[in-house]
Amino acid sequence: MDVERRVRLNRDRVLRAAVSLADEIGIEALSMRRLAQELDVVPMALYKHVQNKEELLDGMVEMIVGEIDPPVRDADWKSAVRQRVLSARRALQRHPWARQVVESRTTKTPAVLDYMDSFTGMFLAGGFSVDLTHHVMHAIGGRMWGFTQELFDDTASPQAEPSAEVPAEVRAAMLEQMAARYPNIVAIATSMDHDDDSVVSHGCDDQFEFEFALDLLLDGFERLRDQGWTSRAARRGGGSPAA
Amino acid sequence: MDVERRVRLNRDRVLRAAVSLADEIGIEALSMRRLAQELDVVPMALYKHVQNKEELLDGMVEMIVGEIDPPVRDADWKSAVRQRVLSARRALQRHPWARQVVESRTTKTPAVLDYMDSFTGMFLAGGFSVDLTHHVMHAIGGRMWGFTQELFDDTASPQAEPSAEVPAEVRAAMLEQMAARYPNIVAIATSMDHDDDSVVSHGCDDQFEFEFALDLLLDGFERLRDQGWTSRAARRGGGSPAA
DNA sequence: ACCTGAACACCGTTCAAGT
DNA sequence: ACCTGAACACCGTTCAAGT
Repeated sequence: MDVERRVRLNRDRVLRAAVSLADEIGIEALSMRRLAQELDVVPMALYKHVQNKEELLDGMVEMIVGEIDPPVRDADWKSAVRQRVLSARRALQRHPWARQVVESRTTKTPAVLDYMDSFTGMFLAGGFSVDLTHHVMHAIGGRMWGFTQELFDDTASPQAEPSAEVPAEVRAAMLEQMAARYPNIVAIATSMDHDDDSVVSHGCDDQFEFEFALDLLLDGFERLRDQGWTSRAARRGGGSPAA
Repeated sequence: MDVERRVRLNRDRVLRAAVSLADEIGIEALSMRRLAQELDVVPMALYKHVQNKEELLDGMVEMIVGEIDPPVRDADWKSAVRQRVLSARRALQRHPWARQVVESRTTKTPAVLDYMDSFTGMFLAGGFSVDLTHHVMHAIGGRMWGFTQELFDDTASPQAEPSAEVPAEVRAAMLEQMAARYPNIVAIATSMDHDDDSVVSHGCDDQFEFEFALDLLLDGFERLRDQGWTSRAARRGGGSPAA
């Protein structure tokens, strides 16, 4: 009966299984018990390799951070930062739950600190003062992980299920009602593809939106650096950073 | 025995109680059962006024959104947006759990849509094209709710408990070790107050950081508007929005 | 050193019943 | 119309025990 001797559990196997199980069944369905079951092991066996569920989640984040490319060599700061952020974005996008989990983590593990430190270093190497780098890091915030704060969450199940049953005329009536109550939202939501060949609309190009905001920030950072911005002067002057 | 007849429950009372209970005990400790207990009622009594816990959370968000001031009248778009965002920030900051809950909501309730619609309207009224407004709304993202993506979460309990027991020399050694491994993080973290009179450091001025990023974006938006930016041209041109 | 089993103190939510 | 009670199918985690 001992023939099919189970492979020994270890931290790496646990984390790897957790990541792919979360990919499969979603993060809210990932429980210690469900994960144990997946590994053909009793729930408490996991606790030898991970102190508790929090540490499991921390470990899952470390796995993902490990997928982010190191900074490219011999590039100016701007394209180095840009490429790194886009690499982080690619890594995080492979796992639909990653964003939520990264944001929920309060303790920073070494792998995360490594990433942040080297990210910070790209600005310092690019001629940014320590002071400006500090504020720039705050401003870029979650974008260093490759995500924007979503306005409407496209990943989750939409408010109402897609067409399917709803007849076209009902949908039109719904849109009209929406447009009456929320004219501005409807205007920008349907703005896309208006002057384009595609007609179906409702496809926000997430990647475009992400790069739009990222480049806006990077350009702003550059301008401040070139102006010799300091927080001291900004505080004295009050108002806008670029003022 | 019926003398102290309980006040009738209603949706508003449930939501109000949920908000202040979350303020007290934290959002992760807020359960339907705990809330029921607070209202001197059996858990299932809540389900007459709220379909399930998700709807309870949606309702809590609506409560908070109700605290945001309407747009100021007779102001240019920039200061109108700015003041509104800062008002949202004040409202959300009254409830430590608000940020997390707002971000987790996937269905938008009417109150939330109202806020987003009127927020969008401030840009349109300010002479922004529908196209640019669309991207601008994405770029401002969570900042319309008054929060930045935090780098280090100051609200949660810090990694190690504050000094308390740790002797000064140990703390110094720890900092040295940190500085050896994460030189850039330590540099920007200790940059503050260097040329200032306060000495204790470690006080990031959250409000300053928030306004720094906000103004950077608002200035960027203005520049694009004045340039007659269109996403069409940007896509054709590739790269940076301000290019 | 690693895994197990039973138990504890919780969850959200159903269903059928009470007033 | 509103509230109750008991039950179901889950959680994360403890403790003491097994190999």
